[in-house]
Parts: sequence; structure tokens; C-alpha cells
Amino acid sequence: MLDDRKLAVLRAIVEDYVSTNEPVGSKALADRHNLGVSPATIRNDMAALEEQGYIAQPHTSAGRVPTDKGYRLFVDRLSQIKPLSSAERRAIETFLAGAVDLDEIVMRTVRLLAQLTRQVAVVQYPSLTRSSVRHVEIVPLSDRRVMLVLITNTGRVEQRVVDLPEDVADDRIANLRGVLNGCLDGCGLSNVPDTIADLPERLPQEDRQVAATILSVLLETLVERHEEKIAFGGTANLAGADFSVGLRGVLEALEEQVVLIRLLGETHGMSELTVRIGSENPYSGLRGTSIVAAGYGSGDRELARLGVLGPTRMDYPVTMGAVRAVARYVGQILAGS
Amino acid sequence: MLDDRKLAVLRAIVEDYVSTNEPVGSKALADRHNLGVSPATIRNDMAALEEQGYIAQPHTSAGRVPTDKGYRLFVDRLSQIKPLSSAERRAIETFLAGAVDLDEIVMRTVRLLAQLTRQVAVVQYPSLTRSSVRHVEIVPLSDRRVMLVLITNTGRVEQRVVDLPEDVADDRIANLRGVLNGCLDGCGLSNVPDTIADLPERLPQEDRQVAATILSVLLETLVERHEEKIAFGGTANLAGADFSVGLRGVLEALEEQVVLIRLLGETHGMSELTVRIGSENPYSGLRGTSIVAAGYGSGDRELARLGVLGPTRMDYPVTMGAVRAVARYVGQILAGS
DNA sequence: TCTGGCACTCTGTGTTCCCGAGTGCCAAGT
DNA sequence: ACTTGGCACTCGGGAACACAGAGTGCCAGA
Repeated sequence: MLDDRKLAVLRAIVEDYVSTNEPVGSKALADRHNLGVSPATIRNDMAALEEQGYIAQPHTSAGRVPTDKGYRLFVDRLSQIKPLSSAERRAIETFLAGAVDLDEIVMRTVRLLAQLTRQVAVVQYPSLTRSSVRHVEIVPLSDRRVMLVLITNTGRVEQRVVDLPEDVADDRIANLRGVLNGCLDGCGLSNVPDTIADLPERLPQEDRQVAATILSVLLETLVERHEEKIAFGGTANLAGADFSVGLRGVLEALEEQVVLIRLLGETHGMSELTVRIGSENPYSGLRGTSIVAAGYGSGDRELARLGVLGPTRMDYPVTMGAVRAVARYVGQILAGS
Repeated sequence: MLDDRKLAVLRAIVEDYVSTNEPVGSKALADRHNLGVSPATIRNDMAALEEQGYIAQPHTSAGRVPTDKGYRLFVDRLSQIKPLSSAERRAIETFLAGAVDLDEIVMRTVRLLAQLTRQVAVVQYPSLTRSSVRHVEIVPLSDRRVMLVLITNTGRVEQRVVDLPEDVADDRIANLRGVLNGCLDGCGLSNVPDTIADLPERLPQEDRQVAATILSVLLETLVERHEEKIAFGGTANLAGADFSVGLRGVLEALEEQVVLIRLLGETHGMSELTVRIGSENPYSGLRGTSIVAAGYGSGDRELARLGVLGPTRMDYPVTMGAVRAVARYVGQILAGS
């Protein structure tokens, strides 16, 4: 059905189209790649490839352009992920090394990815549920108000103001903080609900009401929107490339966190690259755009995902290499802090 | 030099051009606005206005278009800030009311501004130096590491990991925390350096080294990049409008925090609107874009600024009204939390 | 199965042409 | 001293058109 030469032709078409951004014809193919056959033969192969939906012509008598299906085959079987140059590796290390807190790590990662790939970069904050508690702090603000601060082992800090049902003296707060840290320290966040379920019962009667209030806010913090926080950047890279749909749709999608998170995809295992090409995306505003994403994490746990978004006509081998490399480095950085 | 009618003509030109996005000619003006004079007269006035640089024609024998100078005059003397409709007011209140922490307030403000004005919204986080300390927390992470958490009265939370020069037991940390909070509580951040300058000397000899390390990180946190953190959104609104320079420049400027901060401008006093039109901007990538900004704060202190960025050809009265209203509401929200 | 040749089909580009909107100026009117 | 109608002039932008060039499909021959 698809012999080796046809595959070679497809690969050549993708490569040429990616670099020139113009439909590629049989003659140009024969010239630029030494396939060892004449344009006429290539034409026959192209006809076959088109027949099966891997390439298409914008209009009769123009060159061919890869379809989403064609890119898919290219990514799956015809391309090899391109490793970064050593200069790029060093750039990554030095660029990420100076970050002082999680916010900065994420911000720098975004910039880094955007610069390396010349695409839009998207980075998800380390997922709360997959982290564990490093410390819980309860800060009295006034007699009836406290601020609850949750610090995770990935460096993420969540805070919430809690209105208490009654006046509470500072020493009772201090006591509660001690108890809370005692049983939550190191606890995986997904286990927190179970762990604290019966905690009020172990406290003196007078404190139960207050503890319950604080704990319910803590639970809220865990499940709510904070769960999936993301950052993106490099939108200026969109200006050059033209999208079939126009970049309005892309920009809208980027500002829609929910969409963006779904785009990064579900977990597939560490450093496993996910590539979504054009119409494979679950969001119609992104016709004509592809996503290359990977999970990152410290040790063997995937904490969250990151990736880039660009036109389907992108250099997949290079992009995939950059995404994979950055994901690994970020994992290391996180593990080390 | 510029009699009333000429000013009326300029106002009409700006209004028409803003709404139609096409150069406006003398005939159209005479038709749409009842100026009570003939097109020929208007032509004379237009010639005078052009002579003095308030309007220009894209090419000979096209209609006139306002210049930056023309917009400036319009904003300063010919327009009245348009108050929001009551529906919009209510929308603002309900939209901002549900925010649980500072991050969310800022995020929602960005969305709100972007939606109201259909432009790009930019919001600066409440300045650290103009806030005061609500609480300082020192969380032991390991024997030689602590996390320093600084909470301000505006709800902002800054955290930093500190590597200590020696092993330090938890009780010494607790002690240090007590001392630190004792002297910093309620202290204006700009006074912190003075306040803690002689603090190590008041501690037992053994703790001085550790305290100095922690304090120096605290000082860093105050002066560093965190000082001016900003968020923006609504870039999808750029897609429609066309900029003379192309929107690449605009997107680049948006990602350049430094530039953005300078664009929001210096403090001019609370709720004072700053309008920067086209070439008045200190950044060349923004030829063709205007900025409308205002300060916001709680009480009488300006904490930071917010604003929108759009094509010079924007509806200034409406935009200014929205920016001013949002700035006020955000101030209220911050004061209340 | 590959190849060269050939006729055919488009798109994109350049040219020309013309319409219309808009201007500037002038002379006449109030 | 303004204002106004008239008029000639200027361009930009769109429509019509032709044309070169790239690319295709198909066929007959190696």
C-alpha cells in the first residue's frame, strides 16, 4: 500500500513544506532530495498519497500540502526527535538555574520554551493533588480572621483568608497549627481529606467549631480552581505565522484556562511526548494549530505538563526535542529545590 | 486660531473616524452632524486643522484622519468621560465580589477590563513598597533550609527559600520568628530596611549569623523584581483591530514587563487618568497604540496602576470611563479585604 | 515499473482602465 | 469678511484582461 519510497516522498513533502511554507511540486522534490527517481514517478506516488488522504492540493495544479493525517504519519513513523545542540542545553541550564521561587521557575520556563521553539509556550503549575504538604501555617489577622497558608513540597504556596465563627485567641490558633502540622506534614495532598476527616473530634469541644471552619476552607483550596494553574507566553511568535482560522481563535483559546488545560492532555507517563495535530484537537478554534506537550516532574512522579502550541506547519522534530529537554530540566530543578 | 466651529469639526472627525474606521470627508461630516454649514466651509476648516497638524490625509484626495495631536486635543478638551451604564456597574461588582485572594482579584480585574473595553487590559499588582507587613513566617524545611514567607496588608504573599550557613534547631527558628514579627508587624515595607538594620545586634551571638542571612534575603525580596508584578489579558481583542506597526510589536511589548510597567506611567494621584496617545509612548514598538491608565488603591494611598492598551483609534470617552470605574471598584475591594 | 513528453488547468501577477470620493480654489452671494 | 456652489484635478481601489509559470494527469515507450 505504502512502500518505502512513498513514505520517503511524504517525508520530503513535509520537510519542504515546513521550511518553505509553499505547496511543493514533483519537480522541486526531485531536485532537492535525491530520491533517485524522476518527477513523473514522484507524481504517481503523490497521486497515491493523495488518494489515501496524506496530502492534498490547495487547488488543482498547485503543489501538494500535507494533511493532518500526513503530519500524523510523519510524526509517528518518519521523523526522529532532534536532540538539542550543546549550546542550547547550556542555555537551558543557566537560564533556569537562577530562579528563586516557583513562580519564577514557571515564568522562566515559559520564556525558555518560547524562545527555543519560536512558538507559544504553555506551562502548567505543579498539580496540587500530586504534591504533598510541607507546611501549613495559620496567621492571625484579627480576632475573627486568619490567613491559611499551605506550602507544598514543590514550592507552591496557596493562601486563603478565613472568617471565623467566633473570636479566637492567638494561643488557640497556635495550638491548632501545631496539631495540623503534626498530622499533615509530608502527607500527600490527595490524602489530606481522609487525614483530617476526624480531626475535629480529637480536639477539645471548644475548638471544634473553629477547626471545622478552617478545615473546610483548606479542603476548598485543594479542590478548587487552583488545582490547575497555568502560564503562557511567546504570543508574539504568533504574529509571523498565519493560521487558517486567523489568530483570534488562538488567542482566545489561550486565555481560556480550561481549554488550555485540556489541550495539554492527560497524563501519559513521564517525558512521554503528546502531539496533537490540527483537527485532532478537541477545540474548534484551533483548527490549523498543533500542540506538542510533555509531562514533567521530580523523580518518577509526573507533577504537571508543559508544551508549545504552533501552526500545524511546524518543525516537529526540533519542537519535540526542545519540549522534551525542557521538561526534563524543569523536573530536575524542581527535584533539587 | 481655532474657533468653536473648527473644534466641533475636529470632534466630529474623531468621532466618525473612531466609529467607521475610514477617513472622513467633508460631505459625510456635513450629512451626519448638523453643523449648520456647507461642505465647502468644512473643507476650509479642515484645511486649517491640517495646517496646524491636528488631522492628516492618508493620500491626496482621501478624507481626513486625526493625528496623535488631534486625539490629544480631543481627549483634553473636546470629550467628556462617559460614565458606565448601571448594568455595567453591577456587572463589575458581582464580577469582582467573588474573588478569594489577591491573585484572583487581579485576574478578574484583567478580564473585566478587557471585556468592558474590548481592549488589552493591564493590571499591576499592589506595589510592595507601598504596602505594610501583616506577618512574617519562617518555615523550617530541613536543618539548613527555611522558607521565608512575607504577607502584606494587601494580601500579597511573597516566599523565598533560604539556605542557612549552619544547622538550626526549630526552636531557634521559632524564636527568631517571634522577634521578627514583633518589630515588623504593621511596619510599612519601605521602612523595613531601617527597622531591621540593627536587629542582629539585639540577638544572642549564636543567632546573629543566621539572622543576618535570613534578613538579607528578606531585603532582596523587597527590592527585587517582585516589586513590580503585572498581569495582562484580552489579547484576543487585538486580532480585530489593525495596527500600523502590525501587532507583533504590541505582543512583544506586552511580554516585556519592564516596558509595560513604564507604560502604565508614574503616579499622578488617585483616580487620575493618564492617557498616552501613539507617539507619546516611550516605546517605539507601540506606534499606533494608546494607553489609558489610572491608579488604584485603598483609602487615599495609590497602591498600583491599571489600564488598557488599544489602537489610537479607540473610543476614548468610553474607555476612560471604564478604566476609572474599575480602578475605583478595585480600590474598594482591596480596602475591604 | 519507470520515464519523458505533452496537453491542460489553474493561480498569481502585472497592466490598463475607469469610477468615484474628495480636495483646493475661485468667483459670486449674503 | 464669511460662506457657498461650481468646477477641474488627483488618486486610490476595483474590475477586466492577458499572460507566464508551475504543476498535474495521462500515455506510450523503454
